[in-house]
Amino acid sequence: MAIPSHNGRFSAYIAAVDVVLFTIQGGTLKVLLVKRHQPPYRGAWALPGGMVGEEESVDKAALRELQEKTNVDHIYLEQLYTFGEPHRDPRGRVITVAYYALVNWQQFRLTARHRAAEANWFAVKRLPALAFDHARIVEYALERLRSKINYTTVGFQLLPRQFTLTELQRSYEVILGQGLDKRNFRRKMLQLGILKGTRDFTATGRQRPARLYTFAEPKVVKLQEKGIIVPF
Amino acid sequence: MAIPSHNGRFSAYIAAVDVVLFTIQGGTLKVLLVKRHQPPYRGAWALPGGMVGEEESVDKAALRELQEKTNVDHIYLEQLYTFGEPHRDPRGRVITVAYYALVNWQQFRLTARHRAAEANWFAVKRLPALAFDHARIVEYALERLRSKINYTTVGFQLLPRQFTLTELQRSYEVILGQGLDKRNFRRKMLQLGILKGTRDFTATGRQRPARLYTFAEPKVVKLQEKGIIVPF
DNA sequence: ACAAAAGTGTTGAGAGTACACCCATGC
DNA sequence: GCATGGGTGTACTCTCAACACTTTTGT
Repeated sequence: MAIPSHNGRFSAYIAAVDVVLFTIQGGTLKVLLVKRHQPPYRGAWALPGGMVGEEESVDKAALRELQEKTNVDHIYLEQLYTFGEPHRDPRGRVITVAYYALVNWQQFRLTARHRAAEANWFAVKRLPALAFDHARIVEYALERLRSKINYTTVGFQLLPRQFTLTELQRSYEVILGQGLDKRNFRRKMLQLGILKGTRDFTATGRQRPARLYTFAEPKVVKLQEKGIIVPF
Repeated sequence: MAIPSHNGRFSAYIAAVDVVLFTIQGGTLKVLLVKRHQPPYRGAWALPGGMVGEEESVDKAALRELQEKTNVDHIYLEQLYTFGEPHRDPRGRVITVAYYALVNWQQFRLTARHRAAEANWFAVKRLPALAFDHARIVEYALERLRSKINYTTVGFQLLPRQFTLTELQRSYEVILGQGLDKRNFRRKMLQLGILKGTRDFTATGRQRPARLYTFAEPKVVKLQEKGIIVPF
């Protein structure tokens, strides 16, 4: 970057961000997509995203995009990969930095502005045709999520502040796409020392009430994960 | 990226790549730096890099940068992170995609063009002051390398085609910054099934000759690692 | 009493870790 | 014969995986 390009010709790029926003709803892993109203790919579904502003960092731009679309308190946001094929956008020379993020479905509400823009959740297993190279980006995000859930605590971001161990297990199962042994799962989670049992229980349904847990030690998490957890 | 920016103002960026090129020489982990001849940071050391050309992908640009500076057959190259703080380059609005790469010292020769440009290897423990945010980029690359060496085979890229187990162990020790137990290391490496013992031995020095190994199953590697291994 | 989910322990296999001595070669 | 690095095995601990029954609640 120090030196002008190899052949003296370098070009201006538009820098953009795209966000793969995951949630779990009804036992299914979903991503948020918005409908495009302008060409190219008019009418197609695309990842939420936008241009990076003049005076903002790329990370900030990704956060702003999320803020515009959600009203969630904390969001786990992590840079995923940068896509810069020369013709990935037919308008030319758009380089996009992809992020992925996780939100808890109950806390999540689309902002009014965004409901108008036709945003919708889609099951990752049944995505519509996507604009640009967005299908590839989603695939990449999913891969990263599946790998990171094994050695970090990203999975917790999908749950409300208080949750049962079974709910936690369901998130893991949905993301990994396979069932897990209840006893092994609980033992492992508990001995990680990052869960704090509360005295509360689920409102009695027609079964035995389940103990509610919270996620302890946010400090550890901040350190462990390279992502950006920001209160806005 | 689908939609013009939030406030209708978006700006053109220069897209650049920077490469953190590692090698091991004399038992020390080193990175390649080039001296800057133009402002800003004139006279300072910086990571090799350059602008992304009009008709090339970002990945290609990183490869090209490496090609210009080295004459190595295969290079392990992996995208690291994208840095886009608004004022990271005083000239303004330069977004850089950082990569890291590993080369084997013996195969490596600086190209003539690059010797002229004053490129030099520096021990990662004793870096000079670096231009821009390059110190941070190196730090980040080092962190990634240390973490990836534990579950991938990146370490092999630092060695010649044939190598002894002790040489392999030394690479790991240098990268991790700690000694490893010889017996455990050898057992683990051999039972991974990715090493193939040859019938050759090191030229007899003044000790017992050591068996030479090669790295088998390039297919496995391709799959395991998300990086780009390209013959040029 | 029954349906439905919560909760709980043990065993065996494999991986990681700690640890010390003999071997082949050149001089 | 000695200096130098090459090469080898065992015992302990810990983690992971497999596996089934009892408890609490509402109806």
